[in-house]
Amino acid sequence: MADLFKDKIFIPEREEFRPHAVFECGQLFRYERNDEGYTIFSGDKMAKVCEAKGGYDVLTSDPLYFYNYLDLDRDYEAARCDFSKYDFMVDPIRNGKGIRILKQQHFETLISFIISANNHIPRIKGIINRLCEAIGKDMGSYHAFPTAEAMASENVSFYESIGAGYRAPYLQATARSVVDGFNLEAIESLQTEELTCKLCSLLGVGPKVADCVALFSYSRFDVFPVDTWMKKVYVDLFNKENNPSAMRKDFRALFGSNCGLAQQYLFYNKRD
DNA sequence: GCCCAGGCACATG
DNA sequence: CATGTGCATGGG
Repeated sequence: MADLFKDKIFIPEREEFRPHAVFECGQLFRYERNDEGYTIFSGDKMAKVCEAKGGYDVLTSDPLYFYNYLDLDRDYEAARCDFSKYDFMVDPIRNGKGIRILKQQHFETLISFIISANNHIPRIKGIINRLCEAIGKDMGSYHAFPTAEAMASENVSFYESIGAGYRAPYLQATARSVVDGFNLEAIESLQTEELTCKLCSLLGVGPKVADCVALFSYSRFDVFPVDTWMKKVYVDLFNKENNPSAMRKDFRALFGSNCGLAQQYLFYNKRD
């Protein structure tokens, strides 16, 4: 188990935790890689993750927040269930060892994955960075992710100006919905199916984006986000094409209630 | 230049 | 319910 201190967390080597696998597996878009390790941002908070003797240090003014954020309480070996009974999972699990599913803030995750639709990861990062720089609170050395209020008060042309393209109206409308009472905290109590269904009522949120938000922000491991990469995996596996909902169903049947974690190993492995 | 990206909204059978 | 189409942008 990781150790909590006043200004840092120490994660011993025996824990399944590998910065590259956690931060560069497509769940997080606000991070920087540098000589010391990674600097990561969540909401208005920041942490530095660097190698230390016998493990990793997470340097931050809010260790409790990042202990939860990094999902350090979960036993990932147990969470993997019996995935390795499938030959095609052996390599993805080995390559992806050290992956953890982050508990990101709801609004930030929602907006980030609306931006992610039909987009490249480097571009997604760029749009989100410009968004934060423009209207996120100045925290000194960085900018916070903007609040729903700040986003709702911008017009569509602002979102076009930061490169959001045709997603510009979705961002404006969804921020507006949140300000007008779509309660991202209250839906925490919903069952996964109802949760994703509710999220899909927001403009710019379809099944895939809803699954990503459910997985990366609400810790719902029983979803399986189907993107272009999972389509490739599906074709390799079943030797046929299919529609996204059928693929989601088939993958769910393969992996069971923690299928979202299996998806992350496959995604990380496919994209590496 | 071309292809494509962690898809979605919307229109039509 | 299912399938088809347009979509802004820029990294590789």
